[in-house]
Amino acid sequence: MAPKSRKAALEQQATSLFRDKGYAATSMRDLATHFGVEAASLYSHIRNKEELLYNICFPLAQDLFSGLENLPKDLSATERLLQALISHVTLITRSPDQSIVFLQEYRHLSEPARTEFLNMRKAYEQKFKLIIRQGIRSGEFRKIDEKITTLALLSAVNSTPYWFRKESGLEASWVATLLSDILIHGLSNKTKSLQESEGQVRRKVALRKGVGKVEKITKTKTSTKTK
Amino acid sequence: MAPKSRKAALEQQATSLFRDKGYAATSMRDLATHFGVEAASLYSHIRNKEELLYNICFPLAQDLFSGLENLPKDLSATERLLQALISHVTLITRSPDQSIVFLQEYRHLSEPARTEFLNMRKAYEQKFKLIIRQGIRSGEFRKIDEKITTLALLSAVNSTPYWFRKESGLEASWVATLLSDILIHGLSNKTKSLQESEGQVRRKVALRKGVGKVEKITKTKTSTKTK
DNA sequence: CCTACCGATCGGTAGG
DNA sequence: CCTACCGATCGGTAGG
Repeated sequence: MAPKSRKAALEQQATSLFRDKGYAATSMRDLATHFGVEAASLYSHIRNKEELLYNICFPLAQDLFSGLENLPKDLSATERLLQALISHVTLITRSPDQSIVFLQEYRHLSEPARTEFLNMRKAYEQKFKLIIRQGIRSGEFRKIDEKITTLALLSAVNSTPYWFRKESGLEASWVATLLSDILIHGLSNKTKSLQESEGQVRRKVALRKGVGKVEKITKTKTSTKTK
Repeated sequence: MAPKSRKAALEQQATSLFRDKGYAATSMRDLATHFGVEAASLYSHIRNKEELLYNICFPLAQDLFSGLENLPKDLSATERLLQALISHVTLITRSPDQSIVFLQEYRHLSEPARTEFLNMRKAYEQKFKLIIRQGIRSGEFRKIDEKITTLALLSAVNSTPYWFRKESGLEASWVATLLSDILIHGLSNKTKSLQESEGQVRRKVALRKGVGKVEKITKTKTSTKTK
């Protein structure tokens, strides 16, 4: 809503249609009709159809990448993973439709954009993999398969745009924290030993508070945590 | 390989193309060329393009559904979840391309097939959600959000067709067990209390066996922990 | 942003 | 399984 420019409004409309019907099945006439102009008029704002897809995929890719680069350097793997996931989930839930197009339609980019995109994704996954590795080396994480774990983990958090709605009152950071908690501690209710690892006791208590059903979050929430 | 009928071979070729280019971006002429005939000849095997998509999506949907219905009835939630995930991962890794089309292209089905498909998926997710709920009630699982957990969990396992290759020597049941282990026990290396919950000790030992890196499985692994 | 229009390609049919 | 062909629609351009 409240798009800055006409072009931004057009990209927003394209995002919505690409999300619903897919890039290939969305025609410029579809788009024009929803935008309220004739098909030929679209080309006063854009050069071609693919430019729309490009402008949906790459800014988000860039934002996600930057999000990881801006993480504090002196964290434990557990904390790094949490922060990385919060960054990721915050960004993709901020624009769910854009994220879904980003996740599903990038392959319709022509070369060399497509390869460039895949390289960014690979590098991004690599950063997560390194956090996992760091956690295994430090003894924070068990000796799980790094690659499989990384992909399963990213896949799990990438499901958020499909069900996350801002109107539900959920906060992205809360969702990220909840997912991190599941991924790090598992579903199991086994009693953990009293010896909690370094300095994560406060974090953990806070995590537990945010774990219940949706309706309860406005009460205590996770904000009680850091202070 | 070794397709029973010409029609089956055509569906296999269609699966491969739909997987690589998407349903909408794959033309009947593409398909015909790869299949080695003229476009018009395809219609002696099929009624229309959508029939191909239908025959890719629905049999797999049916198989997945049956997989859950055939689970033994007297299991703990932890065991049920493991069995359900093994069934799921085994089926989708058996035909990775078909699974990817199933996951990504079903939306191009026309009505009423599309709605029928979505209803099956909903019911399928519901069955997983019930296992989670059962686990929470029995105290096996922590009080996590059922819906979010279910979707994140299915999303995590649905990433397998994207990287799983039979030639890698991995076994589907091993992958399923590994993913279950991550989801149930988490990444964390926190020492668990000695009081393991009812009768799962043997299973757990078995799980741990499948946890290390691929090459190292037979050596020591995480099993050093519990004792 | 419009009218008018382009060559290419789409899914599919007729008839053998 | 082929040749021949269909009406519809595609992304995009010319020219105003």
